[in-house]
Amino acid sequence: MPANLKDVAREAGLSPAAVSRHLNGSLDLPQETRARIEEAVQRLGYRPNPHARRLSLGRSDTITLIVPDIANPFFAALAATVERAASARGMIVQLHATSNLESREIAVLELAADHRSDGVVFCTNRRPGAAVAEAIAALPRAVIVDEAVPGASAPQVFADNAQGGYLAGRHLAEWRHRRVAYLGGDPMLMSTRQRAEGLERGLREGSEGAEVGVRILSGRHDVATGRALATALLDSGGDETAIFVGSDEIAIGVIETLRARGVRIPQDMSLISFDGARALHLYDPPITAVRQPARRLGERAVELLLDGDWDDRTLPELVEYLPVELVERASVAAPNTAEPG
Amino acid sequence: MPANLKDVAREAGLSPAAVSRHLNGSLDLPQETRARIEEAVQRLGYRPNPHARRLSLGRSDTITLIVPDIANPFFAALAATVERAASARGMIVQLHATSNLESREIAVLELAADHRSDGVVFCTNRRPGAAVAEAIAALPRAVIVDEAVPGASAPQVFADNAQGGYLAGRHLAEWRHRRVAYLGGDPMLMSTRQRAEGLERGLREGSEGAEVGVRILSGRHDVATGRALATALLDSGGDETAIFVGSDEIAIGVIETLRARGVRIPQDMSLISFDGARALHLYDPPITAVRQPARRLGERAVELLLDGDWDDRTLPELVEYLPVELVERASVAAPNTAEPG
DNA sequence: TGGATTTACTAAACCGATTTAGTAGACCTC
DNA sequence: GAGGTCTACTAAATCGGTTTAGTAAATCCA
Repeated sequence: MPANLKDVAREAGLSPAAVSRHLNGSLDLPQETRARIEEAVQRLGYRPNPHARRLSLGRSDTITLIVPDIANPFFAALAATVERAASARGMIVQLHATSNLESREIAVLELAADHRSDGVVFCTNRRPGAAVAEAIAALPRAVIVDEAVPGASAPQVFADNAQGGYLAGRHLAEWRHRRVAYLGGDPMLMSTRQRAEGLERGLREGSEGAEVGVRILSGRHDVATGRALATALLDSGGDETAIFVGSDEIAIGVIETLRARGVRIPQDMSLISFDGARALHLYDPPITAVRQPARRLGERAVELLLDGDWDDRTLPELVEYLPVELVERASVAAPNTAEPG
Repeated sequence: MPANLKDVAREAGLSPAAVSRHLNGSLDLPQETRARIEEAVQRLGYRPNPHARRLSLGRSDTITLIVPDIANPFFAALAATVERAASARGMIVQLHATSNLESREIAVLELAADHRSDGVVFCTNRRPGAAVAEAIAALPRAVIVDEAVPGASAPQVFADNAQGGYLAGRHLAEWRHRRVAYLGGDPMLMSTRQRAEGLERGLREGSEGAEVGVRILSGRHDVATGRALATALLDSGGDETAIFVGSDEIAIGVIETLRARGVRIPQDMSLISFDGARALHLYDPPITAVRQPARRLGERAVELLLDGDWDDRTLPELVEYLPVELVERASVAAPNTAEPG
C-alpha cells in the first residue's frame, strides 16, 4: 500500500535507478530533476522499505544489545546509553535478554549474525563456554562488555575491577578491618578474580604488615544469592568484620539478611557494594560503593563498534578498563571488637 | 557467504520452491525427499535470511518497544517482561527511547511502521499531541501502556491509578492526615488526574467529614523534578503534613530535599511513593508505596498484541486497569502537630 | 566537422526469500 | 485406453530496494 521507489520514479518521470541513486547521493542531477524527485517523494509520502534496503545492502543499520537481564539497573543504565548512542547515529537497537543461559546466548548471537547486525554489544554474568566465544568470533563486529569471554576474539571493555577491589580494600583497611568476605559471582569470572585480588592487595597495603584475610563466597548476581551467601557467612561463624559484595543485587540480599538477623551495618558489619546503579545514598544506612561506569561502558562499546578501525587486525585484542570510583557513605565503620560477628 | 535457499536446493537436487515450502510446512514430501533437504540444510549450515523473509512476507516478527527512558526502573521492569514474552513467541524486540520528546515519539512510531512491526508497545510520560495519536493510528497493531494518548485508536493498558490514589488517600486519612500534597507529572496527564482524584476521594472517605485538601504540584517524572517540587512545597509554607509522589524518581528527589532541609520522614512529613520498582524497603525510612504492576503491564501488552483478535473492531477501544497494591512500610506516621511543617 | 568527453540518465541483474499456478508422470477406474 | 485423480514437485513472478555497466544526446576541442 505505501508508495515504493517505482511509484516515485513514475511520478517523477524517471527510472527507479535514478531516484535511488539521487536519494543515496550517488548521482548528481540538475536542480530541476532533483526538484521533481523531491516533490514526488513528498506527494506520495515515500519512505524506503528497510527490509528491501537491508536485503540489498547486506547490512541492517542495527545494533544488537545482549544482556542477562534488562531489569537489572546496571544493564538498564548501560542499555540507555547504547540506545542513545545508537539512535544518534541512525541505528536501531535490538534487545535480547539471555537470563544468563548459554543456550540463549548462543541463539541470540546467531540471530544477530543472521540479521547482519552492524554491531553486537555482548554482556554476560557467567563464564561462557567455548561455543559462545565461537559464536562471537563468527560476527563481523562485536564488543564484549563488563565480563570477559575467554577465548573470544573481540574488543573488550570492562570496569576497572581490580582498582575497584583495591579501593575497597584500602578503605576497609583504613578502618582497621583485617578479615573481609567477598560475596560475588562465579569465582571463575574474571570480574570476581580481579576484584578479590584487588581487595586483598588493598587490604594488605593498607594494613601495614598486619595479617589480612579475604574469604570468597560466590553465587549469581541476584538478590537471592545475596541472601544465601549472607546467611552462609553468618552461620559459618567466621571472624570477618566487613563484607564487600559484587553487585547491588547481592547487596540487597545481604542487607535484608543482616537486618533480619539483627546484625547492624556498620556497627556489627561493614559493607561495600559494587555497582552504584541504584540510589544507595538513600538506604539505611547509606551504602558505600564502588561505582561502575555503566553508562560509559555502553557508550564506549558503541563508539568502538561504529568508529573503530575494524580493518585493524589488532582491534579484537583491545582490552580497556574504564575508571571506577569509591563513593564513601555510611556503611563502613571500625570493626566492633567487643563481640564476634 | 552463508548458504542460501538456492544452495540448499541444489545440494538436495530440488527446486528452491520445494525446499522453502517444505521448511515452512506448506508442502508434504515423501520421507526420503525430506531427509535429503534436512541433510542439505545441516551440511551447509543453512539459516534463512530474515531480511529476505521479511521483504517477501511483509512482516518482521518484531515487537517495537517505545519508552521514555529505559534506565528508569519502572520501564526497565516493563521492558524485561516485554522481551521475555516476545522472545518466548519467537519475536525480536526493537527498543527505542524517546526521552519524552514528541519529535522522537513520532519518528520512532514511523520507523515501526516502515519496519512492518508486528506490534508496538508505546509508553510516554507526556500528554502527547494529535500527531502522536495519528502516528499510532497508522500502525496495524499497537498498544498504549501506562499513560493515555488522547484520541489514539489502540487498546490501552494502565495501572489502576485511581485505585492507587485512593489507597494512598485512605491510608493517610487513617493516620489523621488532612492536607496532602501530590507531587507528580504533568497535570494534563491522565495518570496525574486519576491519582489526584483517587487521593482526594480516599482522603475524604477516610476523614469522616473533616475538611481535606489536596495540593498538586507538577513537573516531570525525574529526580530533579522531585527536588524542585519539594523545595517549592517547603518554601510555600503550606500546612500539608504528607506528600504523595507520582513516581519513585520524584520520591528520590523529595527524600533528598527533605533530608537536606532537616525535615524528618515520617515525623515531620509522611511520604508515599507510586511505582515500587525500586528497593524502597531498604530506604531510610522504608518508603510506603503504591506498587505498580510494571511487569504485568508489559506482559499484558504483548498478550494483546499477539493473541488479541485484531479483526474485532472494538479492540482499539479496550481500556484495562491492572490492580495496584499499597505496600505499607515506615514513611507514614501521624502528623506532627507541634510545629508547622 | 568529426572525434572525445561530459551530462543525464537507464536497463537489467541482484540481494534471498515466498507463493501462485501449473506440470509431468503414476495410478485408478470403468 | 480415455479420462480423472493424485503425487511430487517446479517455473516464474514478487517483495522493494541497490548497483554495475552502459547509452543517447549535448558539448567541447582541435
